[in-house]
Amino acid sequence: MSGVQSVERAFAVLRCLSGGAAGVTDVADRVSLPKSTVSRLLSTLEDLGMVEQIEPGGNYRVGSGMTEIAAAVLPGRSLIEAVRPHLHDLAKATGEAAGLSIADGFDVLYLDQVDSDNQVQTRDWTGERVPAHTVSSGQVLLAFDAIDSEEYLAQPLERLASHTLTDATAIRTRFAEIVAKGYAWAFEEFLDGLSSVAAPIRDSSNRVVGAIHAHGPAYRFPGDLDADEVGRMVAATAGRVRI
Amino acid sequence: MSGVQSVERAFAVLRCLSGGAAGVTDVADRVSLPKSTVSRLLSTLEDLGMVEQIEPGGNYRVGSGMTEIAAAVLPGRSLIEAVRPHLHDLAKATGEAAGLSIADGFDVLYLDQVDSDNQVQTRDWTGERVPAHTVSSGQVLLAFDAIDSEEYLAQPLERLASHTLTDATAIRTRFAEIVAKGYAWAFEEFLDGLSSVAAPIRDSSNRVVGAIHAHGPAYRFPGDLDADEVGRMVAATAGRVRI
DNA sequence: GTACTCGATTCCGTACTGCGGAACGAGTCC
DNA sequence: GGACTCGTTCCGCAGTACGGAATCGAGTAC
Repeated sequence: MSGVQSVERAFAVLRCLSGGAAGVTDVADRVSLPKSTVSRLLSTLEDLGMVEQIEPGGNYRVGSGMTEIAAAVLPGRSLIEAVRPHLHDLAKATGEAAGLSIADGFDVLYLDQVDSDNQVQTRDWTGERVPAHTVSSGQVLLAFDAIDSEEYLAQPLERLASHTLTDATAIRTRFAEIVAKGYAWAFEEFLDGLSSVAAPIRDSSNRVVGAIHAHGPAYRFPGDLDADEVGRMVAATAGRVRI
Repeated sequence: MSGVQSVERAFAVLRCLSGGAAGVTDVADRVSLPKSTVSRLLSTLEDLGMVEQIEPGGNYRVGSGMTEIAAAVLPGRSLIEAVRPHLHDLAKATGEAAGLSIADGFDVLYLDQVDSDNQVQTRDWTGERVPAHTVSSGQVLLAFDAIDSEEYLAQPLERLASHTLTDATAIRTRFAEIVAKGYAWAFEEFLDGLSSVAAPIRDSSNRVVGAIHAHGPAYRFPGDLDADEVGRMVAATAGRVRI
């Protein structure tokens, strides 16, 4: 590597701890460094608040200093705050649950969900990660480059439901359509019996930072509604989001 | 400093960027280091995904690598995930909105909210911070030591609504009662016309990590319901949470 | 169109920072 | 009581990180 070795090592240690608390010897084994090196790095990270020792002479874990810095980019809190009223609007307009998600590697991570007034509900996916190609939000994030689509399509794609698209060429064609229309529909591609429609959310630099979607049981969503009209509604709601 | 200089400098740069995107010269000025040093550190941080350059040759900002590591300690996601079904139960049982919050310094931070089926709704406080003494969740967090109550009561207390308690002695008496009963009611103490009841959520070490509450307009909540019975219901729901 | 300014990047000689093996202390186990 | 493990500390040394200087590119002013 051509970077600053100590900084690279410090982050190797931090990444190790992000998987769970561990001791010096344990971390040293996992990052293939001598214990004294790891101990010195941990001591520095502890002084900076980036790690904390759970008890003297024992295990270390990631500290609040990391969250303080990460808060600058955390899409979670402020994004959820900004978007939630729009999810309420969307749930009311469609009569189905509405949700917010962001890219998380090659997955879509569900950050928030507002339920509809409907008595028959789908489950709440907040906190879940799903492969991007299987849901409308993921397709939106791929089509609008919030997830690198070529890199994504280079891997084998998993079929999760009866209508999951797994052919890269067909998916690319679909992406062009999604970009043109400004929204994506997924009909029983993630789960049999579930449909969803999503549109991208942009920040003040016009960068796509997430997607909102509405989802419901396939038998009633979109049901009698015109799919394109619903899609435009979701895109319009997404367009009203200000971050 | 006795730590690893390069690591200390790298985090000085990161802290600088957590206040907003900046260029090499700007960061160098703020952290009092030569531009070549800052440039090299930024290059390493960029390789690690901890910062990203907004455009080539331009400003840097904190990258998603930080959030990946910080996710290990964020109380938000997994807690929200674990608690949300219980909020649904609580909203259904009380007919009012239910929410989840944690301590954030001397404030209560609302992490999640599930609305009721009621046509007349209160607003959604997700993402908001409020002074602990003014809401039932905060009183619970103070009474059960998730917030240091003596430290808290040493400061002047703000009156936000007509019934906000601001006398430290009266508040201490109330804490004893909250501990004994296992829940707290707040009647128009945060906002006139709003009542809420909260109970503590504990982790597997029996430590209080947050609170759940139900809240509604004072004219109908608790309304005809017995306040103590509702309180016990909230405490029971909180007791069913497993983290 | 040219000159100037400014910011980011690259280069390179050097010194001092970070390294890692060894030793030590504390705790645990048999 | 001895063996083992883990975290911490020490210290001689080598090579990594440093920072000043130079370079390059973009933007602006005249």
